[in-house]
Order: sequence, then structure tokens, then C-alpha cells
Amino acid sequence: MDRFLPYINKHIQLTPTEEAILQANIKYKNYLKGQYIVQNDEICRCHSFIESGKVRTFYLDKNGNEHIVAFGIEEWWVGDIGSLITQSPADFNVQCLEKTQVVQIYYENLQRLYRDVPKIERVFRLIIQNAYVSAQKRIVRNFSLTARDRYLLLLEEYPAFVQRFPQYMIASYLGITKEFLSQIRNQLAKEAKS
Amino acid sequence: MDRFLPYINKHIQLTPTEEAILQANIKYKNYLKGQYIVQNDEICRCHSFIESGKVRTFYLDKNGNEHIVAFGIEEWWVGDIGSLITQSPADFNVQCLEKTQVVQIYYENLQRLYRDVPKIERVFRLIIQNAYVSAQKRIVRNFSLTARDRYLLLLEEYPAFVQRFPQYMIASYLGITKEFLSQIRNQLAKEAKS
DNA sequence: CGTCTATTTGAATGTACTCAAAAGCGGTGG
DNA sequence: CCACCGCTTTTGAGTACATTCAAATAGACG
Repeated sequence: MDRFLPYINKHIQLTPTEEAILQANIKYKNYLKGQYIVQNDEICRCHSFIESGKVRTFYLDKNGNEHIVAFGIEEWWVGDIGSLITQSPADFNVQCLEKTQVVQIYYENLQRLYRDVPKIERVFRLIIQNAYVSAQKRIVRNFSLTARDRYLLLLEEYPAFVQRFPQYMIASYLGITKEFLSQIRNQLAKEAKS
Repeated sequence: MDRFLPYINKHIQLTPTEEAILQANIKYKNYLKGQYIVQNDEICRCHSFIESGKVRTFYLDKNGNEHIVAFGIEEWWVGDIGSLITQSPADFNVQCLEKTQVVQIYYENLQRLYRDVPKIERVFRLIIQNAYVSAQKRIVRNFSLTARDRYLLLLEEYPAFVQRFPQYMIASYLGITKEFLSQIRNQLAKEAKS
């Protein structure tokens, strides 16, 4: 608890007044394990910053298969930005996988903050910019790397994900089946021995 | 020529003064067929808005295979945002496929515009936000759809791409080989007859 | 008309998936 | 402390989607 303001201050310097305005436009909320922050077909009304806990963002395809789009842990933002910005039904679900505390900024408050505190618009431009660059990297990797190499890269870049989320979710995040990830790990273990 | 200001004004309303500042911070530039706007390993110094022409953004993997990350036609922005924001060497190449006229905003000018004309920061937040949502959609589709369905969706959503870019580039953009796309098209043609 | 590039065709191969079943693991209650 | 339950991971066989390589064909341009 209270990772939020320090996080914001990593990007910009807020005056006491600005900080007060920001404080007035956020809400703290707690979720239990299994609860949904965003639900498919409902409008995503806020963007959520994780103070503690962990969540997964997933999507159900037309055959009913789950695909994990993103993980969220402490100091990550989660939500369905597509739904948030157009205030139309969400494609994604955001579900808590343990007791999770978040800071939420509702759509209307976010618009007001953009208007009254231009620095906040700066922060969100930066956050989205980074998210966009990551998304592009992921597209490129899904193109040009095998499942095995994508797994190795995830291990290297986000070991926390591999540690904190069950293997079948890691598989889904990588775009492969849990069985295939199991095979890959088996093979990697054999190689490590020799 | 002169799609740029109307495009900006679709997002926001600039005062004459602001418009003048914007004008003072952009440059027009022409490229010939085959020339590069951004080159791998060089720092991307500006973001480019296409007035006319067409470009492809691609990436060379470690085996030397090309992967097309994006197409650009009139009224699209192109560049390597990852490189631009960190002023570090680019991963991507942006190459003109015909005579192409662009409006360019250099890194330093962009920072100045963000500082002096907050509305410009708004525009870029919106542009990047939309780009991010599109990138996420692409990730989801590459997960959950077959090559055939991805091709059909591209035909539906961006027919201009399929018309204006050669088939082997479309294949690369979809993440498949040109031979396989040829097969898919062949099969679709057969189905259309019966 | 010839040359260069883009597209098509086909056969063999590979990467990853599906389905079914077994094994492992953690918590709960007897 | 052990037995049982539910959930996650592993194993294996058969299959599907997409690739590779080689060669033929079609199109575009001078």
C-alpha cells in the first residue's frame, strides 16, 4: 500500500495542489481471489493500478478457448483500454488470482484530470507509449520465434510471471497449449543435465 | 498534399497561434521508391505522417528473414516509436515502396510541442492509444485465428492494403509464407465458384 | 521478345495441437 | 498420519496447420 504516488512521481513532478487533485480523483478498491475487475461485454469504466496482488487479462475466442493477453502484478496497470476509451463493451476479462488491492481512475475522472492537470496526460501518454512498444515486440516475437524461444525469453525478462502464475496460464500467454509447454520444459531439463 | 493540418484538426481544435507553432516544428520531405525513412540500427530521429505514397515497416530476424510489422499509406504515421522515445538504435526499417511525401516531426521539436502546446500531447496520446488497441487486437488474432481467417479479416478491414501491396508482403504481414497465402487464396477461389 | 520479379503448384517435413490417460501435488477431514 | 479430493502437470499417440525446397508458370516492364 502506497505504491501509487511514488509510481506517478517517477514519471513527473507534481505540485502539492496537483497531487491533491489527483488524490481526489482516485479510488482504492479491494478484490478477492477469483473476482473480476473487468468483465467481457460490460463497459470498462476505470483503469486500475495494482497496489498488491495479481491478475490475468484474458479473452474467450469463438470456440470458448481462453487466451491470456496479459498478466498484472504490483505496479502494473490493468483494464481494457479499447473499452475504456470508447466506453463500449469490453473484449477482455480481468480476473484477480489472489486478494488484490488496486487504485482506480474512472473514465470521467481521467478526462477531468487530462483537462485540469496536463502532466497527467503526459504520464498516461508515456505509459501507453511503453505498452505499445511492448505490444509490438510481442507481435514480432510471435512471428519470428518458436514457442521454445518465446518461453526462454519470458523466463529471462519476466521471471516473476513464471514464478507467480501457474504453468497452464504461462502457456496460454505464450500462445501454446499447456501440454506443449510441458514438453518444452521437459526437453530443456534434459539439455541442462548433459 | 495538405492532409496534415486537417488530420490534426480532426482530433483537436488549434488556435491560429498554436497552428503557427505546430507549422514551425514540422518539415516536409520527399522520398523516392526504395528509400528508407528509418533504418535498422540507426536512431529514429522523427515521426513521419504520410501525405502521399506507401511504405512498409519491417524487421529482419536473426536468420535474416523479413517480417512486415506494419504498412503505411496516406494519413498513417510511420517510424520506430521504440527507437524514437529512447533515442536508441531502431529495430525496424521503414522503406518507401513508391514516391512518398511525408510530414516529419523531429524528436526535439516533438518534446518542445508537448511542452508549449499541451493539445499536441493530447493528439499523440490519442494516436498511440489507438495504435496500442490495434496492436493488442493483432496479438489476440494471431493467437486465436487460423491464417485463413486472418487473411479474410484483413480483406474486410483493410482492403486497401491487399490492393496496394504485393501478395508476398501481405503474407509476411499476416505471419505466413507467400506459398501458403497462395494456397489459401486458391482454396477461397474454389469455394467461391461452388 | 526477353528478363526480372511475383505467384503458383506439389511433395516432404516440422512445429505445435488434440485427446486420453496417468502421475504429481496440496489441502482437508477422518 | 494417512486417505482422498480437486487441480495442475506430464506423457504419448495420432493429427492438423503451416513451412521448406524445388520447379513451373504468370505478369510487368523495358
